[in-house]
Amino acid sequence: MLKNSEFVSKLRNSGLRPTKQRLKICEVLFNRDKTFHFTINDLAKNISENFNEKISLATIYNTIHAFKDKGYLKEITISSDKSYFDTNITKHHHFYDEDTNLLIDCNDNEIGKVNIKNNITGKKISSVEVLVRVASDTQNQN
Amino acid sequence: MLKNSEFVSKLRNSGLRPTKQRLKICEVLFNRDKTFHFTINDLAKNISENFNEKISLATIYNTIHAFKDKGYLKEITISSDKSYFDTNITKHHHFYDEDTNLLIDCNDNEIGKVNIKNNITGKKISSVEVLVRVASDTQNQN
DNA sequence: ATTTAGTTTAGAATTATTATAAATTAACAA
DNA sequence: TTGTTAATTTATAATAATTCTAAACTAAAT
Repeated sequence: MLKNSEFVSKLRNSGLRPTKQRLKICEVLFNRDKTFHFTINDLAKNISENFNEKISLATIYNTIHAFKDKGYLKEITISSDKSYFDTNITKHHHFYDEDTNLLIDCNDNEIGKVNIKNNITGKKISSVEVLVRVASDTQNQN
Repeated sequence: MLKNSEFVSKLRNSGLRPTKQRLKICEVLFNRDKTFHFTINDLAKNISENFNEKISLATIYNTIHAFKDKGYLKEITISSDKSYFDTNITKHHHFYDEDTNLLIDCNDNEIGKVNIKNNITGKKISSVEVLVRVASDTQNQN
């Protein structure tokens, strides 16, 4: 549960003015007990259905991208046509359920630390992400 | 270096007839010493520039997707707007160089085995993929 | 050879995302 | 406050990537 002033600083830190629309987006994203995963489409639908406001897609894209660039959101891309954002910005990995198309956060009880023995010379690691795809036993496996 | 008959069986196994266009695609993809990464665009350009043939995008998409579904190609998705295919279909992980936008295969000397301690109940693991993003030290990190 | 069903193709349709430009609004200085 | 400036919102247009369509073509099987 974050307060309005916290939304304002998230926006300011991302180089954005706190407008009515952006504060509404913050409320939907960050005014929760638990983090969650969403697509741009989910978010747009959520706002237009649950609040009787319509924020234009351009505004949604621009706000989400600024948050992503600033690190207030993480993007998890499953395939060229499925991309999710995660409000959990701590280092963690994911299960992806191919039956339900749902992402599930992992913690250290589920996936041990990834051991990177050698990195590319002259480069710094900016992130390490593991994606474990799962499906029901009866499903076709690749 | 694969022979024509091997391309034919790859195609047949993928439920596709071996046509002139598809065999050309096979040649470009599989008639090599080393595996490689490509985008659909790369592939289309490659074919139209290096051979003076033009295979329609529809055919390229259809063939690549059939190969992917059958497991003759792997897809590695970097972000919603960058997706690569890999002709290396063995289990392996990737570095992604954010400076050059290049994917680099990892082997076990670089990334140790990922330890999955607990899986989702009732589900089977279909793949485990690690993506390590790297960038030059001076680069902006998220 | 003939037939049948799968394939190729250009171009249309669709989808996701980004750009545009006019109307609106936040910020700030007077 | 109020007025000015610059950022923002918005609907819509533009772009890009992918999929669909239907007519012409081709492989496979009589």
